[in-house]
Amino acid sequence: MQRFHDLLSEGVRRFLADKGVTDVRPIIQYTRPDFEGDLTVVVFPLAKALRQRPDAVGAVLGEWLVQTVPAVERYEVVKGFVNISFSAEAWRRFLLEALPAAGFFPRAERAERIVIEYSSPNTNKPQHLGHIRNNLLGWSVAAILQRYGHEVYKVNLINDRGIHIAQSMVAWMQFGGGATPESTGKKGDHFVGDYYVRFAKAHKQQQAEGGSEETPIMQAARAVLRRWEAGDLHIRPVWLKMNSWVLDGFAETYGRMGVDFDKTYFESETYLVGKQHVMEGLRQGLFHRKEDGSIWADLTAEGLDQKLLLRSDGTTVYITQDIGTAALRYFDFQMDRSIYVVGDEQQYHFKVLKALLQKMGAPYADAVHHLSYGMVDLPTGKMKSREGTVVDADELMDEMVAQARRLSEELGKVDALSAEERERLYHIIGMGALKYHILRNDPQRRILFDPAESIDFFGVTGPFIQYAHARIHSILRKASGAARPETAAGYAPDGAEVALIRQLYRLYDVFANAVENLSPAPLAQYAYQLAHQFNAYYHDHPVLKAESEPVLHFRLLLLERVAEALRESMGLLGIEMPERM
RNA sequence: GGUCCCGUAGCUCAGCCGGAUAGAGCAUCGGCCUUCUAAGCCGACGGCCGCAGGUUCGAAUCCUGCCGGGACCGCCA
Repeated sequence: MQRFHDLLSEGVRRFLADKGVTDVRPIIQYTRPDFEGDLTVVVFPLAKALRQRPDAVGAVLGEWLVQTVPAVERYEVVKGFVNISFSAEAWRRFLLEALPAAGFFPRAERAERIVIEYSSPNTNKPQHLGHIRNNLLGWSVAAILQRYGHEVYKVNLINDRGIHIAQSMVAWMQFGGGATPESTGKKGDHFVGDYYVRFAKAHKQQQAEGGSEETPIMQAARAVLRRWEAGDLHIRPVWLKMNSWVLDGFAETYGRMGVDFDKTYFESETYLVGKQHVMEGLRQGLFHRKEDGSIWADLTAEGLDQKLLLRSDGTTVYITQDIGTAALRYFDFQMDRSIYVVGDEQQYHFKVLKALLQKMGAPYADAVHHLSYGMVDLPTGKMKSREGTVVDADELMDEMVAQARRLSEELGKVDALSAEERERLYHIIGMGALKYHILRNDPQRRILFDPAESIDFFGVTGPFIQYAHARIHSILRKASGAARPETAAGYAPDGAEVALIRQLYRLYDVFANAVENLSPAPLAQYAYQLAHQFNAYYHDHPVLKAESEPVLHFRLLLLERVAEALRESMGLLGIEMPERM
């Protein structure tokens, strides 16, 4: 079934062609709610081309559309706008025939291979709220692109080497006394993170005592790093062991969060590849070496600065590793597009990375796309792990689930469920609240998170939408059997019902917007609007006690589709939809 | 010095690839549970869309300048 937009657009084109105008693109938009109509044709551009008054053109155009487009029932001209109403029958048919199969989502004309990197944690500390935003955003954008028909690969790049890793190692070796996550009952990433904080404290204290930046413990950390790079047989096992503790912890966190990866890269395996590429670039004369032995790229011609690629001692820097990772990734996936979900503080870094890859003539250079998002701020400012001013990811998830439990028990609606089912439900609701809160806003905006004000469960929230879904399922459960569309054949939907179908129809555009902007936010906004509209409908349209069989079955079908649209849009945010709550 | 992001109701945000009288939630005030789940519904209050120019039939939306907030330009990652 053709989309209403296309029907109108073609009608307007034919109207114009009839008058010898072919170079004007019809502007079709949704009619504002306070006017009667479904879609609106903006006639100003047409009036200009035809050199007539807008309202005059509008009237003729409206008449033309009613005559030539069967689904168009009425029109109304308001100033320079022609508001078109499609027949209730056309909308009913759309509900029956087009939804859900082709109606909800557009598909990519050409499937791309897309690699999306997100999360990219360091193995020296547990994840915090900032990681939550990254993880949820990355996972969701991947889901959206995949739904669009692209071939999407989710990858994680674990930062498992470097001075900060050496720091937790030193602290553990000096202060740990052989303790392990098992012996202390601590989750591995938190266990290691404690030593990272321990290091920072000891360093600070030694600084105060010694009166200098340089401290014994910092020297020890650098020594560990050097020994690690040399493959020292005493250091490597410690490194392996501590990393595995952290990775076990991460696996648990990812599992709860519901995010996953198709492949995991480790920086320890990619940094040398980057170094090789830099050396190769040096041979080709793309880069230059300074007297001290350090290697640089001159990007001033590209409007950027001089960029260090290898330190004077031959060790790699951040950008070197990313060069290596990009190469490996292309080897693995031959992607058309490579999306990096990384905070906006690194915009410059990715500009440089892209420019470098282009300079090196890498076939994957142009594919680099930095999906930059805003940081999560606390009322006290930016989160810093070292200073302990973070909202811990695991604790926050615990808190959200606990709050869902508290509220549910208070309301007492799910007492009939088994203890196991209830816990599962609390998880779904708590995570729903968290995910929605994080994903509902434009990714590039900063989010202010106030731990004192907990994330809400009322209003524009995940649970609000989940609740609407549960209400629908409550009705569907009580109805004996599924909706029988054929029984509904004779029914003409009323205004509220047409409005609801129109909202379902709109998901197509909302989704297209999400794809184009690599943003889950439009879907989140949409799901709320649909849920809200359903709630209002629910308020004054009885379903199970509908006045006749056709009405009953029409409404059942409508609600099935609403529930499905809610599930689809929220599913792309990684939010599960309970059937009761 | 340069680059990027943000500025819309008391607060948190939609709308921004130009269209009609700028929308939600929270907060405040008021109404609705003997009828399919009140995590709900309905209403009231609340706006120089940061400021000034420009483009246009039409600007919150595009352009320029300014003001305010933030980020980045490291032999940290």
